[in-house]
Amino acid sequence: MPRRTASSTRCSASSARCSGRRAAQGLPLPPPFPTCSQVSLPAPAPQGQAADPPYLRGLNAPQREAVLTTEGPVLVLAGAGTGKTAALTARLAHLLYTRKAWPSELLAVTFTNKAAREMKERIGRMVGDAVEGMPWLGTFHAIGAKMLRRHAELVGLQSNFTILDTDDQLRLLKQLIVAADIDEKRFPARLLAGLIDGWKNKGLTPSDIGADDAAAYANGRGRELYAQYQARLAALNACDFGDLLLHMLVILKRHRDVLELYQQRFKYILVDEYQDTNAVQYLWLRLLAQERKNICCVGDDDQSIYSWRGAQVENILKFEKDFPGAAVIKLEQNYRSTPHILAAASGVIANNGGRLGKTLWTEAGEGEKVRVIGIWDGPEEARRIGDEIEAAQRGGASLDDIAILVRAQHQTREFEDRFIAIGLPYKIVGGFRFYERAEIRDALAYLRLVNQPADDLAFERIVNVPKRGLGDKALAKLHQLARAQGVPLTIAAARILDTDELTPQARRALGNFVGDLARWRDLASSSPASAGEGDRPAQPGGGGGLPHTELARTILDESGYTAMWQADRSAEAAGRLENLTELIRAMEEYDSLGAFLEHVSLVMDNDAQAEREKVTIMTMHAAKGLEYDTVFMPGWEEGLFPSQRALDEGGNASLEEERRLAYVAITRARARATILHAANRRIYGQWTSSIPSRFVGELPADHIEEETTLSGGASLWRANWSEHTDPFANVARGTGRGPGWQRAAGAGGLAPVSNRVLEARAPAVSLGNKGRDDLEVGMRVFHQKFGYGSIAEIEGNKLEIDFEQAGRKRVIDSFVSLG
DNA sequence: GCCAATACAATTTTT
DNA sequence: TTGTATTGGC
Repeated sequence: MPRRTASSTRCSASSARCSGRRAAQGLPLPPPFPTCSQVSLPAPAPQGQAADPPYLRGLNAPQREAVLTTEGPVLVLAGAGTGKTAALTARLAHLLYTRKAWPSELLAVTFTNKAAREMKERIGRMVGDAVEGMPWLGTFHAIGAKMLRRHAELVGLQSNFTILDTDDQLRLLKQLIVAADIDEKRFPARLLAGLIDGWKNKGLTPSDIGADDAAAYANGRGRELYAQYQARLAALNACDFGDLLLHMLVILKRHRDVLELYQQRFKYILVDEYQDTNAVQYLWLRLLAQERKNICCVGDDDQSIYSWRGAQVENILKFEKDFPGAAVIKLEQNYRSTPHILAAASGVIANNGGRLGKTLWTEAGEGEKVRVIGIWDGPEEARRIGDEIEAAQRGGASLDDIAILVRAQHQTREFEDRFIAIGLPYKIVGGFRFYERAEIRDALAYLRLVNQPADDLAFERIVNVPKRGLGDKALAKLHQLARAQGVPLTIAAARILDTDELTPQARRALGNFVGDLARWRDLASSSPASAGEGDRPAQPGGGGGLPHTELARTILDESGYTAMWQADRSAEAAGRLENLTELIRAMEEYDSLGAFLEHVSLVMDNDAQAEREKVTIMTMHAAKGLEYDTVFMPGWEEGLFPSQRALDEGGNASLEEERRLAYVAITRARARATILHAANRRIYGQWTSSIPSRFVGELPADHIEEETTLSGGASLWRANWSEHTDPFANVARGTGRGPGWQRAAGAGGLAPVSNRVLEARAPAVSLGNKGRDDLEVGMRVFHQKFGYGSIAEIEGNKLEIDFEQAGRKRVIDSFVSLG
């Protein structure tokens, strides 16, 4: 279920800007570079000191080295903004251009689809159509899936296996936990899922799990459940994300012939973001590279921020040991940021131990210092940033060049509220994505079930959506029969109809459902003659038959799913129907239902068209690899950043990872970076006072400019931090019920904060203000951003409005006019 | 079988 | 405070 339905502004990270842009600018567009398709590569590069091939132009010396050192293991340590992607793509172009390898002989792995796509595009620009022939450029998981589909039978799967997402995974585990009679309260499915994920990330199959590991769950029953889970997956002809890599690893280990096949095929291996690789990925690469040893890994130990999902920085630290004689190349010239910004980032990261150590430098002019702003509370922070952005906009800046980077997703809300109020366009990257919305997942479940009848999870999801009167009781019987006979639910459903297990009512409903499914499956695979214009060639993996978009429409209509939302009068219903239309539109780009479902499970993003300019709000994690002219970093307070959890649990390693996160965040900025910290923040409804992050204290004084709207001046913050005293010790602290600042604001002078401070606050818009008196519930109003809607609720000066287009939003009354 | 009230918990997230 | 998951009543 979507946590919120921020209809218009949520999108995937895909439209955001790429890294290494500056460096890329130095690379002229390739002049009429001979296009090479799979069959005709361009003429080999002329020998001798002839002019540089186009892909080398604009590269600096280390970048060239990274491109030209093709043989043997190479480690490229690429600091933030050092033109890593430019070098990487040039390297691929070079391998192709010099005919060292055919496109299909290059293995290039990235972590995200975004990175893969970007690399594809850039190589495409350099060498033309040859990219089409680069089938092995993609994410670890996409490549793993591709390989696994070829060898699925070696691990007991069919090649049309389903890839489950986290949600399916959890539901499956929950069933197993209940079946095993384990208290789900004490040992939640989430915990088990995390453990299993972790094991898979480490390359451990159930039989590899030692007693120690298993002890982490339900008194040592972890291994047992893991094994059961794998058995269930096999029965479902399904695997989860971890399996895409783990199964392949097992295959490569056990089947010499398969391993040799790929060792022979991949003449050169290229790995991006090597510091993010986990154990399976590492083992995988080592196996594949063992023979030829032409492996080039690119990464930055200072940007390792994913240890919590299994990444091992050690991989990059020990590269030279793993691959003796490896060439190590450092990219240190930064093309992105000003010296002040680099110095600030370097100053913070210098507090970490065990680094490989790089020194970023730049030829760029000095620029502005990094600003550090201390403010009163969260709302003021949002107000301040909003004001600054509006000022920048008036000064001619594009909103697309501005980003707000937060530590935790919940921080985005404050900005959303404020920006809605002032009508500042924004988008939030990450969070709930298109394919995670309930209606989309329901629709996909229908499609999955048609595509793959054994997909029990899909069956369960939609067997009673819309309501067919098939509740828990009927389902339980169905499960029982399926388990007893060892068949998928679809088959069990057909069989149970012949018995008198079900009530007549349930039987009728189930009969209809089973009949529908069978009919849809027929439609999917019926003769291609019926496929309309017939201009669509029969597609591999496609069912032929009705075009899959038509099929989808038919299914959604005939199942009553569309009707269900049409009948729904709630605010979101319209949006959900729109999303369904959008889903079908997205399907058009794929040749077959199978291809589309693969896209969904692996890629999970739909490219929302970039409309008008927007400020980007996202987490620091999501910002990795991106860059913006102006970056705001709110919430630099102890407990928030570094996060409380990091402080409490992971010890120094966690703290250092938080620090790397700070480094990543700061280095996103090209020209202006602003860090903010608030003295008071509302956490889970409780007002809590906070002290500035230790990272603020680690910023080198020469490169920052401090400002505070609180009395006592800038020095107060630093002084107080260094003395480990809390400037608001007198303000009700922590979990105390004292509503810290409200009391201070109300009584004035309770806290050691003078009234001047209160005066410094911008006129309060949000709190306790009497609303305007010309509005009533039910009235039709107009909002500049969301259009027309009717008032659903009034709370002081805040309104809940059901907008006709945008769904339900909370806005401030001064921004609506009577419609 | 469905719905509403209540308890409960709450980084980061890609695939 | 918010959102979700589960429980108990109709």
